[in-house]
Amino acid sequence: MASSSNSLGLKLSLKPTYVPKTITDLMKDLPNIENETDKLAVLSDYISQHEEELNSIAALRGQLPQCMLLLMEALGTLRQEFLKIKNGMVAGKEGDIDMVLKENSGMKRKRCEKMLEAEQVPNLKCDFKGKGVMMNSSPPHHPSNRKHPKAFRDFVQASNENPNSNGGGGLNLRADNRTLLNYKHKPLTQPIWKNNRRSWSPQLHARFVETLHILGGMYEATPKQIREMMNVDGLTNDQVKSHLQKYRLHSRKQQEGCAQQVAKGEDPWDPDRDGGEPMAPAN
DNA sequence: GTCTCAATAT
DNA sequence: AATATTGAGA
Repeated sequence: MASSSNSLGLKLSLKPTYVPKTITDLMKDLPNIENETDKLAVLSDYISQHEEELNSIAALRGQLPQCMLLLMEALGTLRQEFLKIKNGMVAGKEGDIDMVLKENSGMKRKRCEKMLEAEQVPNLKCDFKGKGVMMNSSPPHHPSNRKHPKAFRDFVQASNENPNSNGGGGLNLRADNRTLLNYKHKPLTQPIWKNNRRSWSPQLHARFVETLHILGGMYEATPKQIREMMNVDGLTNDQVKSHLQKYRLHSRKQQEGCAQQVAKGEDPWDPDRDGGEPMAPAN
């Protein structure tokens, strides 16, 4: 993972454990990602990053024509790959692409709808309807209401500690300003806890999945390791644990479903559709 | 009424 | 750390 792009000092390399790969590296690694949906998630993440960069240097296109060109080329490649995978899935089984899209648009698509009027995540819109926008919004964690006093305390604490930290945690740096600007602030019509509930945006999930793979798969990686490696601001062990639990659960369900009809990866969560590391900790 | 999600309890 | 339970929302 010692990526050469890291030495370029790109601002993309925000976290030591989430080093941007070169396109070549990414393409090489892609097959190692266990299911199509996760591939799409990772790809879309990269696409977003490149779009942001492209946007950033757009002002300098006079001075950096080659940069622009390279970026655009990279974007083209990424998008092509994205479409290829996506279409493959559609071909595989039509009904499921919807799930995929839903998944990647953040499961709470409805919740985003208001924001989506202003949705700017540019070319991905056609693919991931609601992606990206939410990342910058939700503060760290959701105090469940079960224990009101604690919930309240947590909320206050969270507010104090992370006034502007985000649900997408750390990833916010990746969100482009346009998105931020156009993001029509969350109407505070929602219950307060909801605003503080960790939302696993597609990007965050992609990062989670990547980290998972780096750590040897979902049965190898521990929540703590994952959390540390993800290095997302405000992300807690419990949140990772919960997400990991869901991830495993979904995978299992998927596997059982698939065991009968040996079909292709259909579940957005399915982590072991193609030879990744199945249930057994192959390592 | 059922399902999913994320938090929390065990 | 793994699993079960809870409570909210769709």
